[in-house]
Amino acid sequence: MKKAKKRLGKKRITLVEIASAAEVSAITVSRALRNPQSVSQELRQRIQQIVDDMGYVPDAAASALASARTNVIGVLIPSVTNNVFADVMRGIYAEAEASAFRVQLGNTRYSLIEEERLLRVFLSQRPAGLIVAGVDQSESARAQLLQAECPIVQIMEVGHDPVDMMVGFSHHRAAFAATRHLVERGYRRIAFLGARMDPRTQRRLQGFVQALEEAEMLDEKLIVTTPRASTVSLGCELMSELLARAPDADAVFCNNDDLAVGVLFEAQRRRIAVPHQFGICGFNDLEIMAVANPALTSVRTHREEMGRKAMRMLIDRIGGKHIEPRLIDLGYELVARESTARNAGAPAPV
Amino acid sequence: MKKAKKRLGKKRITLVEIASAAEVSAITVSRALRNPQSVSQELRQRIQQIVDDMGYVPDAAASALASARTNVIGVLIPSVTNNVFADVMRGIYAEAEASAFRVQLGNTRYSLIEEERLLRVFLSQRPAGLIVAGVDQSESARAQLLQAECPIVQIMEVGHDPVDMMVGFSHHRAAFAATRHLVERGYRRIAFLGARMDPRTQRRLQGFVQALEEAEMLDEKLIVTTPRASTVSLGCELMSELLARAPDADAVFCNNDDLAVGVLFEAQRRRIAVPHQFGICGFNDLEIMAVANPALTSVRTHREEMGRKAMRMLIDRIGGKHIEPRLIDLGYELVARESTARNAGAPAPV
DNA sequence: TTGAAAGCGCTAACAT
DNA sequence: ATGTTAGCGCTTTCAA
Repeated sequence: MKKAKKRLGKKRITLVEIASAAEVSAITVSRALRNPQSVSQELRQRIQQIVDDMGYVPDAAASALASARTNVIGVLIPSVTNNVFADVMRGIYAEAEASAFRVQLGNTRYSLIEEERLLRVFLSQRPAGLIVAGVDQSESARAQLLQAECPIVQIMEVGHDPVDMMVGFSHHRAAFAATRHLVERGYRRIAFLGARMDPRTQRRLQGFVQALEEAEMLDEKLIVTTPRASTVSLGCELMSELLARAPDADAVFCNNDDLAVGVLFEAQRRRIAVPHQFGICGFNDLEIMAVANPALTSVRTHREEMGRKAMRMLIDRIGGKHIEPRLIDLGYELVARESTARNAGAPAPV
Repeated sequence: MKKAKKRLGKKRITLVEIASAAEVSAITVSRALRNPQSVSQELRQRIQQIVDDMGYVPDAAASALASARTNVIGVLIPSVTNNVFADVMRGIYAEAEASAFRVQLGNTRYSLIEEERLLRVFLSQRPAGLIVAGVDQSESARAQLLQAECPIVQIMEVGHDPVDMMVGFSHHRAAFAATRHLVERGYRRIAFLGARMDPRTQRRLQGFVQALEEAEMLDEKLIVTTPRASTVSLGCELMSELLARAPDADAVFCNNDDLAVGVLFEAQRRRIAVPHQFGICGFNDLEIMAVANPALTSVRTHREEMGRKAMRMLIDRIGGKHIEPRLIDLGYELVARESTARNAGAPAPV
């Protein structure tokens, strides 16, 4: 009969057991695994063999505790279902996979409270780095970020005072450009459709408003927003609401592409001719925009690149590099397609 | 002048410092934070106050090491950009957020090697539980899962020998039902469009094949597949390829909804009347299907529910409950819409 | 309800 | 190239 253990819990193989099987000290096994060159060829192979045979799995907690560091990069984004963030995540993962870092994803669900909570959880893990979406953290969250002892990249936007580093673009300017495009194509009763109304959407609305004010075309009646999450079907609904409120609307800038696709479908159902009677411009340029009928105009944003770059900056910085500049503006690109080709190029008739 | 520390590294506040500030022992502070009822009211408040004032953040690694457990649920899925998994993740997060568990996401990118690697990383963290997509792990990955000392849920499919627990549905049967539907609606030259061709897609193809064999309508020429990831624009391409190969095709069962939307767009461009000349059925029933013109038929799958249920089973099991049954079939639902309404109900003419 | 002592499994620092 | 020693910060166990 076995003696009762002082501490219970299923035993798993430890470094010490590997070490005694290999007849070396624990630290040598540790080195052989973490930094194979630091150990002689013969030993390295012998140890690896024993590790495989015994099915040794290192204990990440013990390692983190002893070394006071981890290979975890925390990522805080407001949505896991939104295509925009899915693309950013793809960039982040792409860059992470080539490195020794692991990504830990936190979903704030557009809640500042949840963001604070997750930040606390993440920081308790001594992450190697942090990527957070946006610049609108709560005061307390911002304080936590400023105190954090790891590098941090804010993504999605550009703004004045980065907590540390930043990669994004100006939503205001991008929306301004899209709205100007509609004006230049001869549309006169240009509407805005916005869902969710998170800070980035708000800034796009401001860009829209500024462009139409300058063109002396702004009509508040043409701004339709909802706090609901954007979907294609919501685009249909908002389009219906817009037409009920303002039947003379002749174009729309949608806060994102899902809405734009919904608007197109609704226009088709109502036999409204796009782009001749009605122009549509989306935001983000998801791949569906290029193949819809008619193809939909949008503002292309560099989402995957944003994720990649953020991760790259983090890894470089963790590696000790000096990062300059700390604020990167990835810009945007207006992609004009059939859905706004009413009056291409020519100035609008009065 | 301070004496040099034996171990360097930025100091952060520890439990002991809180304890001495509160003039109690470390274990009391630990208890006050983890299990407030176990400490007197007065002490609890005093300790909480000090914790807040000093900005104490517990060290997750130390806690994990000492207690040999974590609150991490590892989730392994093959894609972070695929809408299907995004919905599953939403379910997982929804259930996790109501609990004390955190989700750690791993992206296998449809690679068995990557899955093995991630499994190793995850297991080194002593996760409280694991959710893995599919039943087609490599032999070595399956061995790792069987040895793991935490509960595990396989999702997305149902199959004979669960590693532990399982929540999913039969892709074979779902595809069979969709194909039968097209047969019943009077289509005779029914094609299959498949992208990615992962194991679940393969099983859908088998369901398709079986249905058409039984109807004596199978023609291999009508099966168009590609290893590329599915997108709307790929749907357009595959549709073009299908029509080049088999101009007499009169319906298509698409491996997923993105392809189906692409097929619709391509049909519109070619002035092919849907559903009269050509029927379209997708898979998953993303929300866009219901609002497209015409509305697209699809097979609804319960993705968010799958995520929720998997997480729920895990949490219950970690909490010591006995879970029965260990295999849950969530089924599917054929949602017939305009895109297959050629000959509703009536048996096919010969 | 509170405390003292003893590790958890690993790695940093300092040898050799 | 390899070993010795001493913790990392917390929680378990046992005791009061």
